[in-house]
Amino acid sequence: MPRKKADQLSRRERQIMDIVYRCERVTAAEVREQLPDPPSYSAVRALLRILEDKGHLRHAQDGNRYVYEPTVSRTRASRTAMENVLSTFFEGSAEQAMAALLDMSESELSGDELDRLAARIERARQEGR
Amino acid sequence: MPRKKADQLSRRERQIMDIVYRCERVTAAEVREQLPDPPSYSAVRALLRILEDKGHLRHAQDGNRYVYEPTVSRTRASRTAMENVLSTFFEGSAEQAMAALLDMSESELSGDELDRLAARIERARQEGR
DNA sequence: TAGCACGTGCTGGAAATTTAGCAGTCTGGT
DNA sequence: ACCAGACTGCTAAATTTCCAGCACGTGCTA
Repeated sequence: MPRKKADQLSRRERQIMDIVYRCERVTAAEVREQLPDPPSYSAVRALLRILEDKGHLRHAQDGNRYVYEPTVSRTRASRTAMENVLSTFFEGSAEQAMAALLDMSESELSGDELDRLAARIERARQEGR
Repeated sequence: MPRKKADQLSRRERQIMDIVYRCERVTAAEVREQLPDPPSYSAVRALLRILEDKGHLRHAQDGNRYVYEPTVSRTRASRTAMENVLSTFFEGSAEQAMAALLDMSESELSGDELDRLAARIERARQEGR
């Protein structure tokens, strides 16, 4: 049982994890810059230490400062996040979610992107036969 | 002042909002049932009252009890949630998100669903010409 | 009417969170 | 050598979140 139930992230902790996933590797200063309504520098560092204790982050020494990274891969975390959205808003249905994505970003998707998506769907059809 | 920046939901508040969106209309008892590690009944009601104060919920009297609903439509909220996931994990790209969705649920998507998605994409192509 | 079940509002305070400040280390410049 | 700046760890305390309990109202039924 590697992890039990320390998955309960507080608000600030979640904000920080989001930033870390967005940037992949960050210093305390960078985190602070991106935090809404940012607290003091040392407050940010305290939070980072807590997140490391809980096992969500690890740090590497870069010169004389720490650079933080998530311990769980971005891919895995994105999957979890996506599943949450699916279960909360789309009855767990990937199809509904994709339809919503198409709707909300129709104007932004280029022809190329649509082509690639169509190809992926076709491939999924083949494989799932 | 309709909205300020009371959008900072605490952990419990967020858990409750997720449940409300999943169910669309709920009583305090139903919320409690679905909360992980559920607190006392009156605690749940207290939280619901706070969420109503903050403007995220409203209630209607149904017989002698309250039934709570979100003030922001599910569609609108899902859009916001999806945008957050996009910006955190997919560089804001809907295409990347859809590709991930396809990957993670390939085995669950039926041929029919894939057909419908392909049709939607085709339609988007036409309209976006 | 009295007792019970189920609902609500409100409140004090425990528990968790978030924060700032202090102390120490290292580096580079004067 | 000494100071300034940037970094770290640690910790006490302010603030927020969270909760249980109490007071009260309503409807039902024995």
